[in-house]
Amino acid sequence: MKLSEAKAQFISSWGAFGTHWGINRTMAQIHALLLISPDPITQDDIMEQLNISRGNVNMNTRDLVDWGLVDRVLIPGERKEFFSAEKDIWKVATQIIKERKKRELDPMLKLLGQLEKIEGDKKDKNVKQFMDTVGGIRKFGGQADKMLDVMIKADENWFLGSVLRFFK
Amino acid sequence: MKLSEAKAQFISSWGAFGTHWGINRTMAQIHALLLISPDPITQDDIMEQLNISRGNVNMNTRDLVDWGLVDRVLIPGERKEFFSAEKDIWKVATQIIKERKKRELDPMLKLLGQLEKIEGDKKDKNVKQFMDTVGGIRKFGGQADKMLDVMIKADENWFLGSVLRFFK
DNA sequence: TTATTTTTTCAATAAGTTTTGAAAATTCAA
DNA sequence: TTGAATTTTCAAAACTTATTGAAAAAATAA
Repeated sequence: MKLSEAKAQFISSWGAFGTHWGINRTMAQIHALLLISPDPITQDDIMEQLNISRGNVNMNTRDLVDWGLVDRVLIPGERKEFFSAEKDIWKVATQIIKERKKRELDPMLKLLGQLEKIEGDKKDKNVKQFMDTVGGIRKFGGQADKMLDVMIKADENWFLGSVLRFFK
Repeated sequence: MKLSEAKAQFISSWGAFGTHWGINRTMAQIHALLLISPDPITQDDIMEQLNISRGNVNMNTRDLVDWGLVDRVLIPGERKEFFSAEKDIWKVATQIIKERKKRELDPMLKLLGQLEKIEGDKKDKNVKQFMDTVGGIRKFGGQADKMLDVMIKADENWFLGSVLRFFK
């Protein structure tokens, strides 16, 4: 397989993969392109390589920067702005976990805490099931939350060394 | 807060939450409704409580059954089919992990393995960056894959006891 | 069997999301 | 300053996905 073919496949699959993870196809494709680009590239490079409009590139690179996955890079003597992705996949993963935890898990846990404060007869099986379900999810979510916090703070070697070895 | 209000909030939030996890809103809402229903309920119950069409309920309950999150239950003397959700949140989580691993992670790892077999000069920085990126993702994905396998096989007490304690 | 209830399917439509492209805003060299 | 290069914005259009509802199929009782 040639590099050009492999590149195209990687970009396309990473895009499809992204859609399962709450990231839109184009954003994931731009991310993929940046991950395999040895040097920073411009909006025009991205437009050309992925055949997408300027507006689209602009919006999605902005989102990638917001997610902390991509940096704007200034190259001395160049008028245009360049973009470059974090290449260390461990850092990419922890950054995604951090953002999703903040955007999704934390608000959900907060809501569940409120929902547990319902008034009602605990002998009513509807009330009981509701409280058991919400309580169970909150407890589980709380554990996951703690685990992710430690993971985010950990560095790759410590994590892979100590924890993954635990999983044989 | 009254039960009816809390129920409505729970269903609506679980639906919104689901959309971030590759599950469509309605499917997640039906799942939420089943999670808080102490007894099995019918298609008509779901239609009425969520205000959605029969076809929609039918398709989404089928998907929930395919995901292994919901069971069809036959109640003696009843003509209609009833549905009931697995209530143990640990089982729900491992079931989702299992399915998503099968549907997403495994095919991705397979593809990455193929992409590493590209022909080309490793001194070319484009080739080098491509191989480093793909190799790095594959290695990381492989570790995650192993970890998830162990988690799927583990039972809750073992997992929470041994692993989460590790995370202080 | 036939009639009735229940479930499933799927084409049409609605709703939601992404993309475009041109205009406006910004940046920067001269 | 001015004007060319570059980036940003956003309404309209294109595309994608979800939902409806009525007809067909399947299941069951009589």
